[in-house]
Amino acid sequence: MTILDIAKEAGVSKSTVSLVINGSDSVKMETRYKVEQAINKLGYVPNQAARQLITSRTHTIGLIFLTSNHFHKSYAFSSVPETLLYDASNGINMALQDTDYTLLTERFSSAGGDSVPYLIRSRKLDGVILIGGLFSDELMEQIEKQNLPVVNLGRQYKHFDSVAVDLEQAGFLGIDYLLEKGHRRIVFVNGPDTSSNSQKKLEGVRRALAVRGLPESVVSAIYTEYTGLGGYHSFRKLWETGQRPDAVFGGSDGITAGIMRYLYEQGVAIPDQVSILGYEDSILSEYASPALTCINTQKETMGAEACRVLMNRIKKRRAQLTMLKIAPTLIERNFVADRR
Amino acid sequence: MTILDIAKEAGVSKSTVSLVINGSDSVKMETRYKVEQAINKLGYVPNQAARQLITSRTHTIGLIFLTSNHFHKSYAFSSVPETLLYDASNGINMALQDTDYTLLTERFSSAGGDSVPYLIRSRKLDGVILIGGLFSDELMEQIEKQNLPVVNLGRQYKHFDSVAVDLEQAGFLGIDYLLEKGHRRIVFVNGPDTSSNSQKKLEGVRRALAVRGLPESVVSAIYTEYTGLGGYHSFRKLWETGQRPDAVFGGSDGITAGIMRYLYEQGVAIPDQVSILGYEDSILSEYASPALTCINTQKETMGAEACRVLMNRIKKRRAQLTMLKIAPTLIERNFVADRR
DNA sequence: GTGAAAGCGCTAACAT
DNA sequence: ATGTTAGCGCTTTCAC
Repeated sequence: MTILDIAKEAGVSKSTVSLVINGSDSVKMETRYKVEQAINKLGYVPNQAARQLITSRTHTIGLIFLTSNHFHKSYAFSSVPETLLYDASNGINMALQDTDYTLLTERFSSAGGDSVPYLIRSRKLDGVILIGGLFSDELMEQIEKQNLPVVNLGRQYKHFDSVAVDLEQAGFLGIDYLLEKGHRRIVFVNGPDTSSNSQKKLEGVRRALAVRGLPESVVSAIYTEYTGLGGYHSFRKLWETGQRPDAVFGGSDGITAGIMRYLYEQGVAIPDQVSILGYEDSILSEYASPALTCINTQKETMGAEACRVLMNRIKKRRAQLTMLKIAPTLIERNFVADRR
Repeated sequence: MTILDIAKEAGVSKSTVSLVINGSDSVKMETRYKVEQAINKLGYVPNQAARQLITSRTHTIGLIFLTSNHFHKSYAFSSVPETLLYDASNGINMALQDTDYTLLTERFSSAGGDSVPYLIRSRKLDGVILIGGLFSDELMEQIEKQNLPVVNLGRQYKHFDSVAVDLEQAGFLGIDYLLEKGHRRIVFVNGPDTSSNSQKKLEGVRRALAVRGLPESVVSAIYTEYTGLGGYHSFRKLWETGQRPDAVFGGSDGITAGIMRYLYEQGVAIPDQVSILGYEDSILSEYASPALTCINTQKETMGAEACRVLMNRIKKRRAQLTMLKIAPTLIERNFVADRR
C-alpha cells in the first residue's frame, strides 16, 4: 500500500497524491476529492520513513527526563516523586493532539555513562523538551553542541528557550494567603538552598511580608530536598527545637507529605493547630483528605506551552529566544484555618 | 555525512561499510578496522530513516494509553487517576534501558474520532503495548487487523499476548490479611460490576472466606468506578444505611482515597474504628499519612514484562501466545488495626 | 571478501 | 493543474 496505489485508484499521478497529502492548494477541488476518497477507501497512511528520508524531518519530538533517581521506585517516600514529569507529559500530549507530531520519551541519568541522551544523538527528533532535576551547565553545553531545537521546562539556560512558573510570584502568593488568613508564625519548608529556584521563591516571600509591613521574622525558611523524607526530617528538626508555627508552607507536594506525616505522628491537628499550604497541586494534594489548599504551579500548562514554543523553534530556528513565565494560581481547598 | 563518506575515507565501497555497521562476520578484520576508524574519525551516525525505509523496522515501540478521561486534568478526584500508566511506563523504560529500542507514547480516546490509534496506523512502530481502561472487542479487532505485534497490559484479549496481575490472588490476599487480623465485618469496594476483573477479584475473596470456613456474609461487596468520587459516594451510601464495617478493602487507590475522605469527614478514626486496606500501591498509598497497607499490583514489573514479551513477539511473530500472570504481594504499613 | 546495482516510498524541481 | 523524474541514504542480493 503505497502512494502509487492511491494514484492508480484515484486515476492521477503520485505527485498529485503527494500534493494532496501535504495540503498544497494548487490542486483542483475535484482532484483533491478523488484522492481523498481513495485514501479513505484504502486506508492509506504515508510511510514516515520515506518521508523522513527526503525531508529530513522526523515529525517527532522528544521529552527527556533528566533524573538522578535512577530507576528506584519512582515515588518512594525517600525519592523525588515524579509528579512534574507526569503532569507536564499530559500537557505535552494535549498540545500534540492537534499536530502530526508524536512524542518519544527517554529517561536520562548520568549514571548510565552517556554524556548526551541517546535520543538527542540518534537524530530521531526534530526537537526536544528537557525536564527534571539533573541540570548542569556541562550537560547543557553538550546538548547545545548537537544543534537541535531545545526547550527547557522548569529551568532556564541562557541559550535555550524555556518555560517555567513564576517562582517569585508563587512564593508571594503562598505567603500572602497565609498572612491574609491571619497567620504570623509561618514556616516555609523550601527546596534545597543551593538552588536558584529556592532563592526566587524566597524573594516572593519577602515581598509578601514587605507589602504588609511585617518583619521578616514572621516567616522562617528552612531548606530540604524535594522528597517526603526531606520534608519529614527537616520539619521534625524544627519542631524539636520547640518552635510551634501556626502555618507551614511546603516547597513541593513531596515535602508537604513529609511534613504532614510528622504532624500526624505527633497527633497535631490540621488545620486547628497548624495550617498547611501546599505547593505544586499534584495528585497528592487532590487526593489528600481533605484536599489540600495549594499553589498550582501549572505543570500541564507548562507542558503544553513548552510544546508550542518548541514547535515554533522548529519552524523558525533563528527566532529570538523565548523565556516564558507562567503565572501560578492559588487553589483554595482545605488544610488552612482562618486565624483572623 | 553519509555512508559514502565513510566508504571513501576507508577506501572501500559503501556495501562494505554497511556490512561492518550491521556486524556481518564476512568482513576481513583489517577492513573492518579501517571502516571503524573512519566512522569514529568522522563521528558518523547512520540515518535511521533510510535504514527504516529499507528494513521496515523502526526500532521503536509504542505505548498506547486507551483512555476515556479525554484530557481532563489527569488526576481530578472525579476521574480515574492515571497511576497505572505512570508506573507501567516506568517499568517499560526500565526494560528498554538495555535495548536499542525507543518508546513512543500516545493517548488514545475514542472521542478523538479515529477508530485506531494514530501510532498504529502510521507504522512508526515495530510493536505496541496497550494499556488503560478503554477496552472493547471492536477496538481490539480493529487493531488486530493492522497485523502489528501487540501486548495487552492489565487485560486479556484472545489474540494478543498479555501481562496482568493475578486478580483472583489479589482478592484472596487482601481479604485473607484482614481476616487474619481479626476483622469480621468487611466491606470490599470493588470496581465496576460489569468488569470481568471485578469478578475475578471477588473469586479470590470467596476463596479466602472458604479457606477459613467463614460465611460469605463476612464480606459485603459493593461496586463503583475507579475514581475518588466513586469510592466516596459508594461508601457513603453504605454508611448511611447504618452499616459499620470494621475494615474496608478499596478496589484501587483512587477508590480508597474516596473512602478515606468520607471517613475523614465523618470524623471516624482510622484504623481504630475502621481499618483500611488499599489496592494498587501507587504514589497515593506511599504518600498517605501514615502510609497505607495495601496489595501491590506490581505495575512496574508488569510494564517491564510487557516490554520483554513484546520484544519476543517482534522477533518471533508466530510464537505461541503468552498470557503472563504476575503475582501480587502485600505491603504491610499502617491503616489496618489488629483486632484479634 | 568486496563491489555494483537495484530499489525501499516518498518529495520537489521541473516539464507539460 | 498535473505528470515526469531524479534522488534522499541505506540494505541486500548477486557477481566477481
